[in-house]
Amino acid sequence: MDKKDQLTIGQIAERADLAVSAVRFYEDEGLVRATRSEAGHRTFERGELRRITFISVCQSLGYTLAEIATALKSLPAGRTPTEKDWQRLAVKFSADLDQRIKALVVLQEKLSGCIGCGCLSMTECELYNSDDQIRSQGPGARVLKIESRP
Amino acid sequence: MDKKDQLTIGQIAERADLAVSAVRFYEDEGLVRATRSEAGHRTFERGELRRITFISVCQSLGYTLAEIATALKSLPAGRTPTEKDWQRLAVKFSADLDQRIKALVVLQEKLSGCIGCGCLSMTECELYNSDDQIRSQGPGARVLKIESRP
DNA sequence: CTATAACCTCAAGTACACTTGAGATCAACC
DNA sequence: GGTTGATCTCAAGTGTACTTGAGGTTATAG
Repeated sequence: MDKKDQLTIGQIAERADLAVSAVRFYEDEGLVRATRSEAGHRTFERGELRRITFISVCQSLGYTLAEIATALKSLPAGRTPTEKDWQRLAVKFSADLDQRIKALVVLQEKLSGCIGCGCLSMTECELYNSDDQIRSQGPGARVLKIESRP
Repeated sequence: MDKKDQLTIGQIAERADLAVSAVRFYEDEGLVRATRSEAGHRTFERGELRRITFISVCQSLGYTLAEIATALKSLPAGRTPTEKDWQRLAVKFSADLDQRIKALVVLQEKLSGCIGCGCLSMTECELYNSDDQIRSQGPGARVLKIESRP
């Protein structure tokens, strides 16, 4: 592979720190695109690396591949995405990150509060409470669940 | 079940907003403990709710059951954990949360920076860059990965 | 030109976290 | 006391995200 902007699956995998089989899997699932050489070998445009990086990042944040696929669908199908296209995606992504961070901070503050006040008591602590004050809002420890998913 | 501090699996499941089958699974995996009635029905001490809440919370933060099991092993095996026992766990947990929040904030700042400056360029943007500056630190988009796991 | 590394397909296997189903027993209410 | 709902065990099935293996082709370095 001599063309500077065409990468083999091995090169893509190494750059993205993924297994070759994972890259094949992503292609099967439509998350990345590859053209084929005459011999049938996958050739990736350099720009696909950005998609793959995006996939990895999102995964480490807890998104499923289905969710990531949906997000990636906002990118244009026919052409290589422009900076603007990626920016649009980044804005959404950033907003979601913001939400997640806020949820974690709330959780952290509650937990710190509990440690500070030494409560952690089953009947009083808001964090570990599964008792009736909270149950009256419905079952489960709602306060703790991060429910925002894009 | 008349004893106030003994719960059936159905009651536990409802309180924790989990399926009964999930609670059974957690017992099989040693994450929660139950005694048995004469008839063989599980009976849970009320305090087990706290363990189950802990499990749910940790899961929503992306911990695996194995990791959670390890954390729960720091609780005393023979007796019902005291407030102090839970506090010790909470301190560790809080520290880990702190780490995660920091990692997300760094990511968010980078992303905001990218959006602000309009770069997101393959050769310059630190966030989406999988190019040689970053590759020289090793393969993969290291900057983005949240690598802290307890 | 040949050896080895990289690539190909397709089917099957794996790990995690559960759920579902069958077949049976137990508890609660009228 | 009978029916309905909750519980039991144990085996098998599900979805997600891949990996592994078999059997074969292509690319590259010496």
